[in-house]
Parts: sequence; C-alpha cells; structure tokens
Amino acid sequence: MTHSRQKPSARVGRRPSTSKEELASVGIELFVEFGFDETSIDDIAEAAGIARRTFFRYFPSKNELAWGNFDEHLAGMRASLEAIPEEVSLSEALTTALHEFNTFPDGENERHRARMRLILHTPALQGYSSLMYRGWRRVVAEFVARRIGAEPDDHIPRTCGHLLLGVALAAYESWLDEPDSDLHEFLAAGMRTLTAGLDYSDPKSLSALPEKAGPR
Amino acid sequence: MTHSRQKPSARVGRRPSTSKEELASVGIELFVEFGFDETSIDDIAEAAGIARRTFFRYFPSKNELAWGNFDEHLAGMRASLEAIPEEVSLSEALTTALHEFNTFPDGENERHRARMRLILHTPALQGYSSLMYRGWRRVVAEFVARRIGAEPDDHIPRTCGHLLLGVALAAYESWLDEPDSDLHEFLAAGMRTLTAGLDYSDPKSLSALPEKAGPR
DNA sequence: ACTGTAATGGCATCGAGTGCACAATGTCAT
DNA sequence: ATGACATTGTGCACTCGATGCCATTACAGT
Repeated sequence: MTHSRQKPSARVGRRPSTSKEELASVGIELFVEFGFDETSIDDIAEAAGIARRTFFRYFPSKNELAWGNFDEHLAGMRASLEAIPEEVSLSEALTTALHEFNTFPDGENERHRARMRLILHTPALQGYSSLMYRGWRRVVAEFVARRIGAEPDDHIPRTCGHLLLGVALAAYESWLDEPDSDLHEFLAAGMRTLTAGLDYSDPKSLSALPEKAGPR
Repeated sequence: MTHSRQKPSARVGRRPSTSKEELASVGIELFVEFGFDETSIDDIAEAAGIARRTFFRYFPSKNELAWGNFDEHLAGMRASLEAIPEEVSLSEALTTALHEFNTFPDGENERHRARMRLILHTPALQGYSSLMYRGWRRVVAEFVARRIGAEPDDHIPRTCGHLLLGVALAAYESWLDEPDSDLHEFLAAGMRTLTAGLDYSDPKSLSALPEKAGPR
C-alpha cells in the first residue's frame, strides 16, 4: 500500500469512444455543409456515433465546437510574446506576435478559412466568440502592462488589447471577403493604419506600401 | 370608397397593453436585481402583467431587452458624423462623434451605467452585443470611406471601425471598473493612445495629460 | 348589434442544456 | 477468473428560450 506507485498506468477505466478533435471535425463538417442553426446536436451525435448526452461530455455547448483548441493556441501566443526581447519596440513586438498567432501549417489553410468563415458569419457563434476575444485581449494587455510598467487592468494596456483585436478582426473580415487574398497582408495593413495613428495625409500611401514597410 | 380618407384614425383595434420601453424597464430592473440568467421570461412577463407569449411580440429575444433603442441612437451618430465639416481631420471628427454618441442626459447616468454593466458583464449579452457593434462599426466605416474615397467594405475603413470600437469598449470597461470615474476621460485617453499610434516614447505622457487635452 | 382590425394569450412543439442514476468497459490486485 | 475500482457512455426527466398556429379579446367605425 505505502509502496511507491511506479506505474499509475495512465490508462485505467473505459476508453473514450471518440476524441474532442474527432468530434469537432465531424461537427464542423456538418456546419459547413448544412449551416450552424440547421445542424442539431442530435445530428452531430449521430454522425459521430455517440449519444446526444455524450456530446455534452466532450463539449459544454454547441458553440464551443467551432473554436476547438483555442486555449492552447492562445497559450502559444503568450509564450511567443514572452520570448520577444526588450529591445524590440512595442508595436513591432505586437505586430510580430499577431502574425505568428495567425500562422498555420500550409495544409490547414483551407480548413482554417472554412472555420473562420463559419465563426465570423454565424450570429450565434459571433456572440460566443466575444468570450474568446476576451482571453486574447487579456494576453495582449498583460504584455503591454509589463512593457510600460502597469497593470493588465489599467486603461492603456486594456485599450491596446482592444486595438490589436480590432486589427485582427478587420483583417479576417477582409480576408474572408476576398477569395484569393492573403491574411497576413491585411494584418500588416491594419497594423500600419494603427501605428499611423488613424490620421494620415495621404491614405493611399498606407495601403500601397510595399510589404514590411512598417515603422522602424 | 375612392373618397379621400381624411382620418385613417391612427387608433383602430385593441390597444397595446404595454410598450417596449415599459417592458424593457421592468426587465432590466429584474436583471439587475436577480441576474440575467436567473430571470426567466415568465418572470418578466408576470412582472409586466402580460402573457409569456406576448413578450415575444415586443422583443424577439430575451437578449434584445438590454439594448433598448440602440438603432435609433445609432442613427443619431450617423447624422452627427454627417454634420461634421470637411475641414475637421479624420481623427478629430471621430473623436467628436465618439464623445457625442456616449453623452446622455444627466438623469440617465446611473441608469446607463447599470445597463452597460449588465451588458458587458453578462456572457449571454456580451455575445449578443457583437451584433450591435457590427452596425456601429459600419457607421464609422461609411464615414471613413467617404472621407478617404473608398468603399465601406474596404480594408482601411473597416479597420477604423474596429479600432474606434476598441477605444469605446476599453473605455467602458475601465469606466465600469472604477466607481466614480468619468467615461469621457477614458474615451479621450483611448483616442490619444490610438492617435499616438500605439507606440510612444513616454507612455506616462499619455495617461497624465490634463483632462480634455484632446485635439481641438 | 355587426364587422374589420389589431393586439393578447393559450397550446403544442422544437432544440439547447443539465442533473441523476445506471450501464458498459477498462485496469489492477488477489 | 473474480471482485474492486475507475472512467466513460447513455437514457430519462426536466427547465428554459423560442416559434408557429389559432382562438380570444378589445376597440373603432358603420
């Protein structure tokens, strides 16, 4: 009894009949094909071969399906920000993190697009998304707070979180609007508009700048 | 038949037993006292003296109660923006409109605060709010588009909409956090952060400016 | 009183979500 | 293998938001 438990044997008890990833994959496929509202949880459960009740053991709500492992991805951005050296200016650091956060493996590009289109074009999901955005802004605010010696709840860090989120969301909207566009170009353009301080003499100079023409 | 109908007599048929405003007032009171989730539609209907089914003839959803006549208010901002002369710079114009939009009669201050606290602190309402924000951003984007000779769906106007919304939301959050604070000071501070382009050598210079130190 | 109209209100139904009890499936020690 | 224990799946009943359908009520003008 008091002996050392060498092997807690990570596998004890009945095995899960599916996984979050698998279930999310099935669900999103249905959403994309038939629409979010038109797809009931019964439909998803049936397609995944589980019972309706079991669905809720994997996801607390139908909404959460679309966001997948956002939390892990967000942790990645936190780490990414922490790794940026002090010498890099605030806006450069945020720009870099923004690009990194929105970089995905090549193969997932179309998949990512479909999921974002779903999220940003479905009212019910738009709503739910604001909860995700909150966490995202918090990460930005914490970084800015460390940089300028303030608290994450202070007004300037909080504002920076909102501003950066604004750049990201605007970029995603434009990206989804134009079929063959590049998300990162819109992100870069948005950051230029932001760092230019909203006011500029010749607006065209902003959008027509060659890539990576940000402040230096 | 073909005679002129001098008096279509605006009052034909049964009279409404209440009004949207009255119903919203009753509902918000309950939300504030007991919480949004804890207040069922039956509760609201009973308190307002109408049937559950009738509630949905006034508001399409429980969420919509909290936002009241946002659409009318938004129309006010559109008009406000259109009235700004061409000479005023873009950032000044937006700053002015932002302040005007968030100015309410003195008596309604506490009421406004309670409603915004409800909206911004209730997950279900946060979600629903994103639909309102969308319309708000659109108004900003349309104005910016006219100013710089672009379409409202173009990336720069769209980004400006998101950025200005970011300033507004951050200000509201800070305002609700600090009991005796002034919303307009946070709005002004946010606009300074935005027009400063996120990057500044001495961050304190931004938050420590005397009140109403915005561009004039 | 009669008629048309606009609003209320009851009823059935759907779908999301939750709490609870219990069954099914796995590991481990004996 | 057998029983103890852990973990996951599943059925059932229930709440609540929302919707469609239809009857009922209240009011104005003839």
